[in-house]
Amino acid sequence: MDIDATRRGILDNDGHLLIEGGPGSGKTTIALLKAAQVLEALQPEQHVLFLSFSRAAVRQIADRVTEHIAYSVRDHLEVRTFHAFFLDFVRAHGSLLTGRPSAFLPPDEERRRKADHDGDWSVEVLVLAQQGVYVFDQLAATAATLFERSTALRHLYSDRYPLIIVDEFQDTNIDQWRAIKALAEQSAIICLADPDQRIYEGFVKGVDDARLQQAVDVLSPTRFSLGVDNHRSKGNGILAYADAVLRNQPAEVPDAIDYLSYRPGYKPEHVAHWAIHFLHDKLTAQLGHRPTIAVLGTSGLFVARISEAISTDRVLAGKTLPAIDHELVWDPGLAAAAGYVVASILEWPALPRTEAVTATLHAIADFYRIKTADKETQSARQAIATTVRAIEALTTGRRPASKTAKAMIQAYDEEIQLTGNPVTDWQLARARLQGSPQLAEIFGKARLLRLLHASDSLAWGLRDAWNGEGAYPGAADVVRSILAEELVTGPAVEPHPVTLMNLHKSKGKEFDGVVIVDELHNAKLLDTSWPASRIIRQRRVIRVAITRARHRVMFVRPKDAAPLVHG
DNA sequence: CTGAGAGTAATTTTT
DNA sequence: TTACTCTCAG
Repeated sequence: MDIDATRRGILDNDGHLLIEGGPGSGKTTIALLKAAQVLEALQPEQHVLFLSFSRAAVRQIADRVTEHIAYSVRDHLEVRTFHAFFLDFVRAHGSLLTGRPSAFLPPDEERRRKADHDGDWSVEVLVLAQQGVYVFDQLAATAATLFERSTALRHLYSDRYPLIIVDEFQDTNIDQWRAIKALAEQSAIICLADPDQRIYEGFVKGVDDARLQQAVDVLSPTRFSLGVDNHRSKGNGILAYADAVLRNQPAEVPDAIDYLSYRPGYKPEHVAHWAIHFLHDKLTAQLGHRPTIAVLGTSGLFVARISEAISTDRVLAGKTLPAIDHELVWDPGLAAAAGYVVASILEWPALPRTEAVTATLHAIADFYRIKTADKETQSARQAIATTVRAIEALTTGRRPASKTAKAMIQAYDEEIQLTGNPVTDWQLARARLQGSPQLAEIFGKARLLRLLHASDSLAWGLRDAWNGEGAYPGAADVVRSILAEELVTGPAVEPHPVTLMNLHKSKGKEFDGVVIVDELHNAKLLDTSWPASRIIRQRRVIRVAITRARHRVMFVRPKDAAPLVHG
């Protein structure tokens, strides 16, 4: 990279810095160069801290460290998520606030407790924190409070981290900002930001469109703008088009962007199946190697539907589309809960009827607890209550009234012949989930597990649990601990050539090609009847999605979808 | 209390 | 298209 006047300024300036720049403008690169420079002058016990939001982002930054940071000082650059940093910090120092050791309540456990809690959960969270038990959302707040109250901690950490780089600064929440502000007394802070990539403001608590201005007011940073430089999709017009979409300005559609509109009667997920093949072939020809492709839709539900559709061969308009091997980035909460239900069925042959069915019903109730904790609905509440009543009936020797419970009893009585092959046994057990709308729903969610990278480790775990006599005793616990482990360590390191996710999750990632799929009912890309504020926010999201692509973008939209650019 | 049927609304996050 | 709420019969 050329070191121009702006970048020279960044390297020559030692105070707080605010570096603004659009997608692919090289914010990370110049930040790493700055880190390299600072690292050379550090004391042996000092480190540079680079904070970002997601593990995926941390991985991408870490991948580029080798390019820019000398081997001898690499150990002194800590690239971490906010959450990991705050978790370690609260574990180490939380007792200063409560007088007792800190404990972390993992998200799945939090969801279950929240569903069973009468009253305001946000109040309960604070009560727990006073006892030294922290839920996920409390980590940053607690860390910020510790930094604000303890001069000693501030000095200790600023001594250790004389330079702190904050990625995606525009999306920091109030607590992350409080912590940064406290450390800024003695550490130099570098904020990397693109105001046009604010996509969480307004619906994520504590994220505020005033954040950049606050940083300017409080830190008085030297400001740099990397402007219109673009190293990701050089010369193909993708960024210019994305900016036109952002501002709703007229624009030529560049060659790098294909537009496919489908007529009523076609399902978007089927057209998407075709589009992925099309883009794959085009990119392969253009690049001369196997490309990476992201398939993006507005909602997780919609993307899951696409995932199902492309998992099987399909004949569309007389042509055969082969199934596409892919990865689905999916919030594992509900899918995992559905997996525990399946696992409980794997235990059946070793258990008497009441015990077996009761355990499965408990797993079903937990599924709806997790569901309602994510999004409070009457029907999920109803399902919990009905299931709990069925469990009571069973344990007191009465006949349960719920269709779900009756179906499970019948399935148990039909007996299940397990073979010892975890993969087929899993499918056998899963196939028992039918006979009521609830079971059908759980079956659908359990199907997603196959695509979560868990299948391999799940199979290994289940193989150990097999008792050689037709059952997997303890399967539920095995599955639970394996999926919990996956949740903490994250998805497989190796990125899949075809990855499906919602638009928001694509932020901070980069692919050769991007397919953006729109549909009419469930998850519209843009709707002119929305309030202006939502349209503006959505345009930012679409811009983020488009600019993930290095080489090609393909839109798949209904024929009468709202145009993305004016005129 | 449970579940079928009709009518209506529809998104998005970090570990 | 799908998921949710509401209403009402059994």
